[in-house]
Amino acid sequence: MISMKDIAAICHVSVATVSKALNNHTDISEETKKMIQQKANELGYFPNPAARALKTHSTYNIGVLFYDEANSGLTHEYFSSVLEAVKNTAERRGYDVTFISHFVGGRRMTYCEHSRYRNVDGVVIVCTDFRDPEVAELIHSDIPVVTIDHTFDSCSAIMSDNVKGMSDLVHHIYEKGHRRVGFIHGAASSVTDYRLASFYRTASQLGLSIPDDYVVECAYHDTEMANRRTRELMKLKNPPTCILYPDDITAISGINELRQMGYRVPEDVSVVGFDGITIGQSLDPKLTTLRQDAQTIGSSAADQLINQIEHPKTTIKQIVTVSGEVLAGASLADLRK
Amino acid sequence: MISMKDIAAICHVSVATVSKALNNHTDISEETKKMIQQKANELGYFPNPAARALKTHSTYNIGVLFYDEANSGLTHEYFSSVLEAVKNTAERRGYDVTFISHFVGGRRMTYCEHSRYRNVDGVVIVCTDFRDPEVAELIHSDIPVVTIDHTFDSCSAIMSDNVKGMSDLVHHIYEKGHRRVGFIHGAASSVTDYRLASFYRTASQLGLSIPDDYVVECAYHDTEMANRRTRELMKLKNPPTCILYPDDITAISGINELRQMGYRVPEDVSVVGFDGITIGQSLDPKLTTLRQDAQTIGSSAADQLINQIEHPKTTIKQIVTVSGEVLAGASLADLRK
DNA sequence: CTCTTACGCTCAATCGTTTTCGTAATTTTA
DNA sequence: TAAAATTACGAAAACGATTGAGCGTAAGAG
Repeated sequence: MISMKDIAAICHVSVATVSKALNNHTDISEETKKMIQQKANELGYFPNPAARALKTHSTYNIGVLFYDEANSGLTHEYFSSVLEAVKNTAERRGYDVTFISHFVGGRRMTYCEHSRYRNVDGVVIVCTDFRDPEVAELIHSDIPVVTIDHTFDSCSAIMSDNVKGMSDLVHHIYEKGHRRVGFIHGAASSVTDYRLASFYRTASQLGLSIPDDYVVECAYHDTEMANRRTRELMKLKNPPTCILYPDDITAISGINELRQMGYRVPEDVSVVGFDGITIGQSLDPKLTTLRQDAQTIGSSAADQLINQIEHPKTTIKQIVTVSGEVLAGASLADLRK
Repeated sequence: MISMKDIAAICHVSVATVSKALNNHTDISEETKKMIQQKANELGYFPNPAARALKTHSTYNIGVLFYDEANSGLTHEYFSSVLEAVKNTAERRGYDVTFISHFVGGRRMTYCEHSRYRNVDGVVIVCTDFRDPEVAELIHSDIPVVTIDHTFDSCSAIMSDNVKGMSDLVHHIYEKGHRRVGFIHGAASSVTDYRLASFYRTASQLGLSIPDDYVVECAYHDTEMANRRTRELMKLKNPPTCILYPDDITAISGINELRQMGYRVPEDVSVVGFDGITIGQSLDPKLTTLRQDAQTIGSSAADQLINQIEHPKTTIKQIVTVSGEVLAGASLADLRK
């Protein structure tokens, strides 16, 4: 590896001058700068990140908090797509991506300690339990943080527009002629809150009445629980003609559960998911769902974080919402015919 | 952050003594060691990774090569499960995980350069184009490398046992009474080679004759191409009674394509996948497939790599194969009835 | 009683950068 | 023309850890 010392020797200047030239300080003449920068390029010089971190506490490294008790966060297509986009955008802007965890060197650390330990320049919180006090500690620290799908008042957030998404879905369902719509919603979280509120508000705007027992809870991606909830809904004296699921995985599972109960989908019951995973569009019937724009969400998060890192003064913290898109599939019957 | 200097001051010894005590050197008395180690623990001391890397070129950081032209590697459940397992095991053993990429600081780097730049202690190659000369450069370097699902003669590899897996599948299919078995196999790669060879060998052992036009190629996860291949196979004068797909995604897509062509699955045609993704087991009919043990594969890879890092002399490079398991689902008809 | 050996610790250099301060050389100002 | 200000660069001290050399002290050998 070639170091500043090498460049200094070749250019007959001191190491200090090389450093200043490469960092574009004002007290180096233009021609010296040019000459040093060119030589550095020729030699394929890269600053040693360890040495730089030691002095400046900045590494071109961003942390990703991606933690799921079930240890399956990464296998959820939505989250992994977000991560993929974060990674690609960060790389494009010259940052590496490191996972933030609880353990290092065999000892437990808080997320915040880990972030400081590795000197990451910032953290994207992609998937975690947002009630975890360690998450609070992290977002209240001086480390730049961007959260995805959850808002804290102290940091930027990129949100999938769950309110508009749910509203669009309910409008779509309504337009297809459905008046009895059940909603198996996800477990308590801010995303769930947004969707639930939007569901009720949109229903009310459309004049849909939603019986209390039409709305039940189910953990995200928990197909067994979703299947139980499906049975419960269909056992009501006046069951819904359409069931909204917390995500596509449970929706697909729901379709099969309904079929095993003897219902035809969508002739007898319609099914609507949320997320827009790819496999849902290769199924028969194609799943009606809301495709969340994971690509945009992930890359906006990375961009926002890096902007905050590079321009801490001028970058304003903000909440960005990213719209999804209704994917109309045959799993939703058109009752108007 | 508390440093060795702090500990040295508190313990009334020199920084050098602290360093040696914590690194368990022999020229420090047991009681001094105990005292320093205890104090360090109390104070929650962690060595500064930047300073350590600067001196020793070792970071407790392992790189993950995860690159896919289609930029969708992370969203493949098999690969993301492997990554998840690598990450969890690495964390448990005190290592952090950083993605290795092509770019850093706006300039292009080879994988090898990037690995040296970040001083990663080793690299797990999870998903990449193994013909890429940059990958060759990396595995021939002095950086410890473990590959997954591809063998180079110069480094350790963890392989899903594609040979046994395919053999088990074909036996299973044969036992169900199928004699005309088509195989839509994945694009050229060592994994594909293993599966193809095993497919032919097992068929031959069982006395199955495989017409040339029963075996066609299709890119992994490419549902459109898989659908075309499905149509082609079924247009043969004597179409197969069972089609093996390169993976579960294309298999599920194949089921729906077959249905749209008017076939019933499995009554008219049986479908068999490969991978064992979760959604395949919530479908109707349940997908018959080979579940690859991504969890074991990922954690073995991390363990093997870390062993090589920590005990370069005594750890032998090896090829580990991890067995999968046939998941018998209703997508495969029992023709013996 | 001197010489060696072992022990236990400190000194000081080092890794590659960054940054403050100092200082010559040059230019501007009075 | 002397004083002041500006320009362009270098010396050196950090940042936090590692490590070989060195050095007293005490014990055992001759």
